Amino acid sequence: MSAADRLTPLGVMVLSMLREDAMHPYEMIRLMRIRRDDRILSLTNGTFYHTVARLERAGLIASTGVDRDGNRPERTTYALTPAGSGAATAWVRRELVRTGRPTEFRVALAEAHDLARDDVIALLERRRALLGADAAERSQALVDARATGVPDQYLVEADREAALDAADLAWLDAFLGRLRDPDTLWGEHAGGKTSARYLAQRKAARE
Amino acid sequence: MSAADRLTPLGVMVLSMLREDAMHPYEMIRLMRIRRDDRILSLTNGTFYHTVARLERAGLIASTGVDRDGNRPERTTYALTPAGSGAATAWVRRELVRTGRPTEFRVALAEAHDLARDDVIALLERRRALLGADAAERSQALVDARATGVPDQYLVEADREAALDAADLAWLDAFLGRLRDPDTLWGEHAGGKTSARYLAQRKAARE
DNA sequence: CCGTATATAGTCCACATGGACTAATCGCGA
DNA sequence: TCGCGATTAGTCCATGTGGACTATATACGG
Repeated sequence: MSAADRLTPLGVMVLSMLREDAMHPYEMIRLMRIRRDDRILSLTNGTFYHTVARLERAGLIASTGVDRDGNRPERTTYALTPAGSGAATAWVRRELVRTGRPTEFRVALAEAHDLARDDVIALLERRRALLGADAAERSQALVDARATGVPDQYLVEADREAALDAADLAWLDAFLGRLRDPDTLWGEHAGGKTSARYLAQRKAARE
Repeated sequence: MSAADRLTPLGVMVLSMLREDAMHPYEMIRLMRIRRDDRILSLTNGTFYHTVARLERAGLIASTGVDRDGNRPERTTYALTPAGSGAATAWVRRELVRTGRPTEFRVALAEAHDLARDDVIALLERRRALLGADAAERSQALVDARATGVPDQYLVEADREAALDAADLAWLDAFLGRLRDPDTLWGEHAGGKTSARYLAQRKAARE
């Protein structure tokens, strides 16, 4: 049970954000809203501040100082610790493979930009195998249910899942195809220029 | 804030199950596992028994007696109350329309077999409009992000969502097409034979 | 220059979740 | 017929979630 096991999707998003730069909590939640991260997971104040507190207790983030502006509440700036960085990477690599956890996978995909291209390819190929097996099993269960006379009105949800399974597989195959193509850009971990320039822009936009 | 507002997806599944027949909690959770309802939502003992207790406190289900078999724990049999039936129906009708809540929608679809065909059509047509607008907005946001130079590796998740949005819309249109076709079977609420026979079979299988 | 809305920066707590634990009974092979 | 795992039928509690609430500061129209 490493530190990565207990992480929630929101926790991982916080860690990933701090990989960009040290920040205080309110800046994080504001940025997440601007970037529409609340499209992926529900983002409320209570959960967010509680998550930050947990990450600090777990040693995954650490305060780098407190400042105060006028009479407003103090703002504690947090930075990612090495343990936090490792935990976030381990979590993303694990969830890229695992099936059956939609939110976790969406967060993992959204944060996969930190991983090396070959790593992403290998992890998603493992996912592809698992997902194919899941989809085949569910599809077979649907066929069996129809064969045993279950009326269609009881199988509507399963029918939709089969359609979404197929679309998910098709997307994954297409994405793997693009990733394997050497012409596709994927800023390499410590060498890519695209990514470095983009991050500089983002940083400038924040200040 | 009617009773239907506070319902969780699991709570609705419990109410729907009791529409079939009165049962004691362990029978419910066993049936849900046999029917693979845990494919739709996570089903753990703690949450389940807690949910049943909440439904009882809210007056949506009521005990119809306690029996005991040898020295095992007592088994309280619960039945749906009129308030519970109404709350479940209201919840399903609401969630069939609403977008952006995947689990809720899956449960609503799975339980929509209790609704009249024309009601389902009307509700899903409203969903279709909302979903189309959501998808268009997200798709536009993706195009804008690409145009402003955000590298693809930061847009992988949004790209997948666009693919799944399209598949969801396509499925919904196809399903609405089938529902509108008078040749499609949809056991009407108080007159269909298919549904009544199927439920009788299910009941026999339980005993 | 006054009131009102909005942004800043959170706290608090009721409620929901999930996993570990309990404890009796039943089936079944050695 | 003895033991052992599976099934029956739950309880308990630490943790996570989300919505209501607080309080100051600034912008802006009238």
